[in-house]
Amino acid sequence: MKTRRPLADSTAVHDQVYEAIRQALITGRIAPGKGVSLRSLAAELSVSPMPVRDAVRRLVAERALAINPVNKRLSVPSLSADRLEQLSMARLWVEPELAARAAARADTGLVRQLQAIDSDLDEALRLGDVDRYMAANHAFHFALYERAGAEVLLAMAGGLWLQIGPFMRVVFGRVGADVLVADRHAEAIEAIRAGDVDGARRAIAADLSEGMEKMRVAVEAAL
Amino acid sequence: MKTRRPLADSTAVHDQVYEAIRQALITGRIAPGKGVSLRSLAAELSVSPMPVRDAVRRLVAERALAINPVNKRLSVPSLSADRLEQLSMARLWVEPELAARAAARADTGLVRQLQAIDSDLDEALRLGDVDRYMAANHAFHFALYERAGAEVLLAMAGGLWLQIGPFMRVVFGRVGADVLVADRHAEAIEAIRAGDVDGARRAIAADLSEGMEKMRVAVEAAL
DNA sequence: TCCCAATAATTGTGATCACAGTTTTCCGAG
DNA sequence: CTCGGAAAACTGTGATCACAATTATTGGGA
Repeated sequence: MKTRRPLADSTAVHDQVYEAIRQALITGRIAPGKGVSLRSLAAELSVSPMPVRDAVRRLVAERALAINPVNKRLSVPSLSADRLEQLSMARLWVEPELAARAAARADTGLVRQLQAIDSDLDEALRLGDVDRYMAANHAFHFALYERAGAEVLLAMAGGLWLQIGPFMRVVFGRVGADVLVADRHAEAIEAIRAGDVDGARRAIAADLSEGMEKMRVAVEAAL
Repeated sequence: MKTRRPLADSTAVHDQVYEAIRQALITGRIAPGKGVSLRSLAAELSVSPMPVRDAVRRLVAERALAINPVNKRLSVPSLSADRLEQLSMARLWVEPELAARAAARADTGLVRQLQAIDSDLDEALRLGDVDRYMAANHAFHFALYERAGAEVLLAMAGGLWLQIGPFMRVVFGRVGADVLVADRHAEAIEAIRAGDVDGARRAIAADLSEGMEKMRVAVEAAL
């Protein structure tokens, strides 16, 4: 296919490829431990290997993909209890911090936005729609975090979510989405509405802590 | 130049390019805010644009290089007090944690290694050799952190150092290396030798805290 | 001296090919 | 049926070219 992209203001192909692989990783469409290749990904996405190469470099740098140091082949990082523990600790530091900063800068618009996302999340949960639940959960957290105005920390959080993505799918695959009903989102929203910075921090910390604990149990059972 | 790389066990060209640019960034040979280009970097390093492209993708993902979202041009991220504050907070969480974990797994070999690096560091300081000091300082911290056996956290720390690199050069450029004489390395070594995990955490936290405060002052003065 | 248009140089992006190393496939000997 | 080795397919890497877009330069009219 020799079609050329005519304009530059449109998002570059390698960015679309990045997003496609990222989603496939998070939603578990590419299983952890599985090997992938530039050309196979390119064929699957109907693009040339070139933009895939760019996207993959980025994902490797973000540790969402691993590269075998000896034969240089690509694979999805395997899940390990050790990795999960480190990712949990890191999330448990960064994300409550982002939540606290966001709470300090929140307004009624943010509160309404979070409420809307959370009700969408509840509906997805009620319907048992795992994909929609995961999307809504991601949307909730990052709508909040973005308000913190902390670019560096936000990027760290994004990288951690990307690495944790495959773990989440394992949990859902094992126990189903219904186990995750109990979240602390309402608690967080209430704290944000009240301008309670430290309450928002605690609510998000509790939300994460409980979620990660479920993952820990699921992973331990899976290994 | 059409010379082909004959072997695959040797490090790939794009890795060498990555390391070269990384070093140039950390040591401040490429000034913050300055624009760079694939072809100029390639010419400077006497390689084709291709491996540079790979290395740059990686550096952008690690936020050691920035990419203008409108004209897609590359530049070195500018220093800002806000960015420094976030990087400081992140380092102040990750690195003491790594130090603590390393202290729990330390042996006499590590202690000797750290002592050797630290005496090299002191000599560099005495000679006023900034490059050597920075290399030794990096070596000290990461010789310690690697012992933690925490790959995820170690990678986070590495990324943070890369982002903080340009800031360090500003400090040295302004005040000279002699200001940084007072570090907490001896304190940290002693804690590690004694198996005092929390002491190691505190020593590294103090070391970082003092260093970052100096950077903060320097950056504030520079802006 | 100043300013604006036209040209030239430079930029990131994508496609395609070449190459060497590794992995898989496959077929025939035992 | 099993095993081993040769051939084929596939892998990441690097070079080179094309293209559209942006930036720099230059020249001439006011």
